Amino acid sequence: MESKLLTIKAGLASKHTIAFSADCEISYVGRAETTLGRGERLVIVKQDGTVLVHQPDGNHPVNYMKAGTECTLEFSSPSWILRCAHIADGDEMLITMFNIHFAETVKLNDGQKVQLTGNERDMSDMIYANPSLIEPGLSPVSKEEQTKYGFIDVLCYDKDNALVIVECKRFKADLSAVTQLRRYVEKIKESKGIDKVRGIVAAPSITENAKLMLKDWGFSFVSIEPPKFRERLRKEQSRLSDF
Amino acid sequence: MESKLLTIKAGLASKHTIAFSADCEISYVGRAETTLGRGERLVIVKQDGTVLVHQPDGNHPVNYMKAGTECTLEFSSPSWILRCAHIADGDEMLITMFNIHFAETVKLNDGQKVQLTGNERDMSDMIYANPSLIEPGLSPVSKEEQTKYGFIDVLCYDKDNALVIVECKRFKADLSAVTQLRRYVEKIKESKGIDKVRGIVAAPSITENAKLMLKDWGFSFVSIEPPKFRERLRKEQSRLSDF
DNA sequence: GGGGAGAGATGCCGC
DNA sequence: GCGGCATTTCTCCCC
Repeated sequence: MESKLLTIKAGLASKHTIAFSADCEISYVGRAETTLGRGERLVIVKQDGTVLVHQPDGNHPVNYMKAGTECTLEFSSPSWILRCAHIADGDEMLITMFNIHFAETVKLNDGQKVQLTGNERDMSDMIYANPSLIEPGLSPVSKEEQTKYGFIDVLCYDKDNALVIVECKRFKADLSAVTQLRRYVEKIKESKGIDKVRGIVAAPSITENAKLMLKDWGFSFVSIEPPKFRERLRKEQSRLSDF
Repeated sequence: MESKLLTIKAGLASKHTIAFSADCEISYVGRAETTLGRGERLVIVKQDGTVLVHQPDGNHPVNYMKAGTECTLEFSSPSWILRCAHIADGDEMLITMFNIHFAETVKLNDGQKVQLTGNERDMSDMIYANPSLIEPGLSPVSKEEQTKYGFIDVLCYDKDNALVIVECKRFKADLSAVTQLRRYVEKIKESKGIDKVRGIVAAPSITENAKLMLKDWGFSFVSIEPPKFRERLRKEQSRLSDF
C-alpha cells in the first residue's frame, strides 16, 4: 500500500494522469449528496483535475468531480483518504481507502479532437440541401436558425408558399419533439402575424402519443433516416466496384 | 509493448477489469461515426464488456462501448489493434495502438449501490409532505403520478378547491418545464372536463423566457430550494449543540 | 455568462 | 420492451 500511495502522491504533485484501483468507501456532497459503501473500484485522476470513480460494471462513473478539483492524500487512522474538493462549486468527495491493488501515473499528450458524422445537424443539413426528402415542392429558407423563440432546425416554403417548420430527430420522436415544434409554430405565427404555418416532425419513427398530439395540432410526421456519410460512401464505392 | 499486450490479452481472457494507457488512433461506427487522430489516452475495459477511452482532459469518455462488447487483440502490421464489437447493436470501435505505457488488470468485487439524496423526487416528496411551501391552503392529492399524458410531480387542491399541478425542477426551470406543465394542465382539463386547473413551476429560479411563457399561459412560479437532507441534519445538529 | 437544445446521451421506473 | 423523464446530466453554440 505504501508504495502505491507514494505513486499517487507523486502523480498528484506532477499533475499527471493517475489510475488506481482501491477497496474504498466514498461520500460526496455538492449539488446532491451520495454515499457508497465499501467495495473495489477503479479511480482516475486526470491532468485537469477531473476525478472519476468506476465500479466494475456500467457505463457511467458512480462518482465524479469536474475539472479543477484539488486532490490531497490524508491519513485518518486506520485508513488513507483521498480528499477531492472543487472549491468554486462547493463540491467535495472523499475516498476512504482500505487497500490499493495497483497505481499508475502517466503524462498523456493528446491534442486531437474527435470527428463525428451522423448527428442531428447532419440530418438537418441533408434536409435543407434536399427538401424534397420531406415533400415535393418545398424550397428551403434557412437551417439551424436561432430565433428568440428557439432553435428552428429547417425552415421552408411549400408549393403553396406557406411557411413550413421542420423539427428533426435522429431517433424516435417523442412528446417533447412535438411540444418543441408547437412552440416554434405558435411564435412564428405571432411574430410574423400570419395564420398559416405548417409544422412537420422528421424522424425515423414516432411514439404513438406523439403522433396523437401531432394530429391534435394539425402537424404531420415524415419518416426519414438520419444520414451516415461514411456508410453511404462505402455502399456507393462497393456499388461502383460491381461494374 | 509485448508484455503489456500480454497483460491485456490475459485480462480479456479472464474478464478482469483492464486499465492501460496507449498512443493510439480510434475509429467508431455505430449509431454515428467518429474518428480520432493519434494521441495518448487512457483505456478501460470493464468486467461486463464496457469499454471507455479517456483523453487527458474532460469529464466524458471520447469514445465508449456499452456492456456486452467483445474485445479482441489483432496484429495489423506495424501496429496492434484492439477490436471492440457490440454485435447486438451493430457497433464497432477500433483502437490502433502504436505504444502502450502501462497495462494493469484487476478483478474488482463490488456489490454496493450508491445512495443519493437531494434529487427531484426528494423535492417533490418534500412538497407533497408540506404543500404550504408552495402556498397556504394547499392540500396534497398525489405525487409522482403516472398518467397517460406524462408524469405529474405533485397534484394538489388549493383553498378554493381548484386542482393545482406542480412541476418541480431542481435547478433553473426552462421553457421545456413550462411546456411540460402546459401539457399536463391541458390534458387534465380535457380528461376531467373541468375548466379551472392551475399550473405552478416550483424551482430555485427560472429563465426569463420561461417566465414570460408562464405568464402567457396563466401559470405561476414559486421559488423553492431542493432539499439536502444531510446538510439540513448537520444544521439541526449544530443548532442542538448550541444549547 | 445565460439561454436553449442535442447527446453515439444513459439510466430509471412504470405499464 | 416501449414510453416518458430525470441526470451531481454534460457539452456546444449563439446571443
